[in-house]
Amino acid sequence: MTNKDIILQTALRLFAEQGYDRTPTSQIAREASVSEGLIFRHYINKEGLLKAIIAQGMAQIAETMASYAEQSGSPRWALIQHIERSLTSIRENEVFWRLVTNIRFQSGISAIAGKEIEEVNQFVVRHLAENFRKISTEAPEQQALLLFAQIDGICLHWLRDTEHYPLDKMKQLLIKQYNHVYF
Amino acid sequence: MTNKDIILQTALRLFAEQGYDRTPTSQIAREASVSEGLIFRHYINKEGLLKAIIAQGMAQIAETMASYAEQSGSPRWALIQHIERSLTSIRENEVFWRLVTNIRFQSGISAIAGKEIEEVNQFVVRHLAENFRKISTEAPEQQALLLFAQIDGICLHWLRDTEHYPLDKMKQLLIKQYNHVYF
DNA sequence: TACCTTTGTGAGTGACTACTCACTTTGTAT
DNA sequence: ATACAAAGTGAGTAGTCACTCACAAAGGTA
Repeated sequence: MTNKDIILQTALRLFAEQGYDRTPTSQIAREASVSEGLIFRHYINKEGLLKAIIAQGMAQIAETMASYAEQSGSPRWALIQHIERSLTSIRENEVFWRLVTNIRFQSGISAIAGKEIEEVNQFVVRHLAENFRKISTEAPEQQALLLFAQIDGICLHWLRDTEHYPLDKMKQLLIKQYNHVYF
Repeated sequence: MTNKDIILQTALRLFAEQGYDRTPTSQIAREASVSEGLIFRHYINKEGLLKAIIAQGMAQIAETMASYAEQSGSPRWALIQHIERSLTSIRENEVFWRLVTNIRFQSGISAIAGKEIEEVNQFVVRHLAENFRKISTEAPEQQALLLFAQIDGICLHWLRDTEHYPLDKMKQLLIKQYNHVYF
C-alpha cells in the first residue's frame, strides 16, 4: 500500500465518521502518518481528495453491479434480486455509503462530487424500469423510482442507527410486499 | 417581526441552502441586516441558533401532527392519510425539511440537534405501528418502520431533485401499493 | 559517479470565522 | 426627567484551516 492509498483510505474513514467539512487535512495527515504537504502533492486540494475517493468507490460499485447484470432470470426475480443485493451491499461497503450519504444531502458539497453519484443512481433506476416494463406494469419508470426510493429509505435509516435497525427484516418485508403486489 | 425572529428566519434559509458548516455568522448578520454581535446576544453561539431553529420548526410540526391525530377513522384510512399528509407537508415546509435533512445525515452535526428530530420520528413510527396493530398485521412495528422508510425515501429523493421529481405520482403509487397489499 | 524525477517534509502564511467587549441607542417604568 | 434594563453595534481577537514552498531523501538510469 502506497502512501497515496493510505491517505485515501484514512480520508474516507474520517470523512465518513466526521463529515467532509469537519475533517481538517491536518488530521488526515496525522492519522495517515504522513506530512500534510503530501496530501496536496498527490491530490492538489481537499476537493480533489474527495473526488478521488468518490471516483474509486463508485468505480468499484459499478464493477460489482455490472457483474450482477450478466446474470439472467425473470424480470420479477431480477427485481427481488436487486432488493436483496442493494441491502447486502450497504453492509459490505458501510463506510463508503456513509460518506456518500453525507455528501448527497449536504447542500453545499453535493456540487463537488454529486454528479458521479447521480449517474450511478440513474443507471439503477433505468435498470429497474426495464424490468418493470417487462412485467408490463403501468408507469414502469415511476414504479422504478418508487422502489429505488424505498430501498434508499431503508438504507438511510439503517445508516442512521446501524446497531438497532432491523435491516434484514426490512429486506424480507419489502420483498414480501413486492411478491404480493399485482402490478 | 423582531430582529431576533429575522435572524432565525435568515439563518434557517441560509442553513438550508448552503449547509450549517458552510454558512458563516457574518453572512447571516449581513442578510438579516443586523450586526454580527446581535446573533450571539440572542442565541449565545452558532449551535444555539441551530437548536432554536430546530426547536421552533419541530414544535410547529408536532402541533399540526397533533391536530391531525384528533381525527378518527379506520386504521387503514389513517395509514393512507398519513402518507397523504407527510408528502404534502414536505412541500409546505420545504426549507425546514431541507435543513433537517442536511443535519440528519451529517455525522458531525447530528449530535447537536439530532435528538429532537429522533423523538418526532419515533413518535411517528409508534403511531403507525398502532394502526398496523389494529389491522392485526404480523410484526406491526416492523411494518411501521418499513412504511416510514418508504415515505422518508420519497421525501429525500424529492428534496434532492425538487423540480423534476414526480412527488404526487409517487404518493399515488405508494397509496395504491398499500391498498393492494393484504397484511 | 553524476543527474533527474518522484516522493516526502514541516514550518510558514494569508484568509476566514466564531465569538467578545466596551460602548451606544432604544424602550419603559416610576 | 431619571434610572435601569434590553437591544444593538462593530472593531477587535484568538484560533483554525487549506494550501505553499524551499528543501531533503529516495529511487531509477546512463
